[in-house]
Amino acid sequence: MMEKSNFIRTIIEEDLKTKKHDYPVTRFPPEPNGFLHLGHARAILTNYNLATEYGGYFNLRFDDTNPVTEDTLFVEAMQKDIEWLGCPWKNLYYASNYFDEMYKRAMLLVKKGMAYVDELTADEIKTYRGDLTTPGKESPYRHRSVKENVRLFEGMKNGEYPDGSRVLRAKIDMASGNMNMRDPVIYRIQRAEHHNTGNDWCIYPMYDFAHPIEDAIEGITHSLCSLEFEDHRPLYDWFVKHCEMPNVPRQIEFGKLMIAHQITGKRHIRKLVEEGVVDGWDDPRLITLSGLRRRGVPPQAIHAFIETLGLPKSQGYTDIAMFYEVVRDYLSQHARRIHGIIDPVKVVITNYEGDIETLEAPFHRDREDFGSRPVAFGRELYIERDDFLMEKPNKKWKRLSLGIEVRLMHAYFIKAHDVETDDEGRIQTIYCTYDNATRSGTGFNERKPNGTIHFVEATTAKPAEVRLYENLLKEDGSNAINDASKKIQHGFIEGNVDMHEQEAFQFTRNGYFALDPDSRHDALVFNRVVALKSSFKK
RNA sequence: UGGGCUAUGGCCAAGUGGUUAAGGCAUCGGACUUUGACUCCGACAUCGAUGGUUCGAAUCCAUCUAGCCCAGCCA
Repeated sequence: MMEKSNFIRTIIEEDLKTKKHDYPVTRFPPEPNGFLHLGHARAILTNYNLATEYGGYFNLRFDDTNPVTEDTLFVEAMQKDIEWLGCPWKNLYYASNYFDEMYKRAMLLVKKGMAYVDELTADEIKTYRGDLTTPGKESPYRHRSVKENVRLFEGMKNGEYPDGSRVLRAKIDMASGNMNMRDPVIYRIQRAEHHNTGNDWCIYPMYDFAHPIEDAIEGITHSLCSLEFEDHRPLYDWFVKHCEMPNVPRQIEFGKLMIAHQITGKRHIRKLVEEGVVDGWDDPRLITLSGLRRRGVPPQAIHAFIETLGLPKSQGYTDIAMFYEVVRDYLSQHARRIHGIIDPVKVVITNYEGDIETLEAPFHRDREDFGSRPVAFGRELYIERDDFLMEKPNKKWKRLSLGIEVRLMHAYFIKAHDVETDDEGRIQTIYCTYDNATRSGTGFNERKPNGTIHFVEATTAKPAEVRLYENLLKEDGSNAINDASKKIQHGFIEGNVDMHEQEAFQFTRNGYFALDPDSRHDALVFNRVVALKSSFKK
């Protein structure tokens, strides 16, 4: 694939050319407090691709500096998702493994008189900070002696003070126009069990302090993050410099990938999961990576999507339709085609005598290497209910009607002559005749059928539950939950196909479908990954 | 009335002073078709605004306008 240029690529190429670095080292630094979603794919793939394309490497680092929100459940899920995405990391790190080093670096700051222990309450700190247009005031504790600060910071670490009673702050500039520079808190006291370090620590570093140290320790060259951290960059650089880190990483910000009308917020998804509105973090209607995987989206389609979008420094909402189109495009080239009826109605071929016969059908019209499979044909079939109308309504109708002849794909022409309905007038059975001379592959061309439809032979077909999805949120502007977002139907697929787990198939004329983990041998369950495009207008 | 950032067609997005402003999505025509899919043709922008610099500007300068982010002991 031809890589698109982007401003970060330009920076890296420049850094390589000037020998600032021999190769790039990047990282993806999630906090393990939720599931990864499509938006994160941009960050993961960007970091991975940039590093590997230029001969460097990529790390996965869990940014686990806040024990109360983090959980090993998420640590495991994230690893699985990133592996699935196809971005193997060279090293797996935890910010929490650097707690000793971070403490030492913070102490260095204290000793240099560049950090102090503050005893203001959280509310007081907020008040002293000022607001967007008024400068902050210095804390009365700001000018303690280095000696006192050393003792107090040690005391914090040793658990001598209650939670929230003291913090360590960097001494920078209470009047700065950049709020982040108004003596940011860098350590807080928090007695909480950490998923990795247990109860070893009762003080935990804040992101602004921890992140640059982590990057520097790992020798990250280009530290990519999203736009909202732009005004944290001076602080990032301040810590790298004053903590005297030997490696100097460069923070570069890019625009987050946001998808319109999709739920990505951790709290929001958690709530939906808890309330049973969705079937879990991997519900196929969610654009979590787990949800997309379960739905049957191939990771390569996600790569292609991210690549098409590029890497902007602006911020906007991308239409989910663009994603589905890329998925379709990928699947169109890579998915095997089979017949699956998702809303069946029975057809009886009244002039068909004898046993089931077997025809041959290719898996993909343009890909001989995909091979072919045997397709059964016999007296009883299923076709799609909406492929039949009693009367052909107009000349555009390219399907079955009474007295009208259509081609059954890869089989014969059939012509409908009668129907049987139930008490409510709903069609139960369509009676047709077939013409043995029209068998597919014989080159028969004496008549043109009124279109081509697909079918499945009734006695050999396998029943299948199909789950059809629409957007989870209504797109009418209300953003309310769409109650019709999951629709379950019962249909049939042809009986002679071997399937691999998670392989997406095209059910001819219906869209792409993949086996759901709920499937069992005798009870197949498919998710519709995405429908086919249709220009059909009645 | 602080600081940071962004503005290119309905959406995403290339472009970093020099022919008719890439490409994708969407939309609208049309061709083809044993998937109303795919594929293929065709249509679809004076680059937020206004001034300036220049032989020449989406690209440089100025001013203005709009939008986003920042006042967690979250990340």
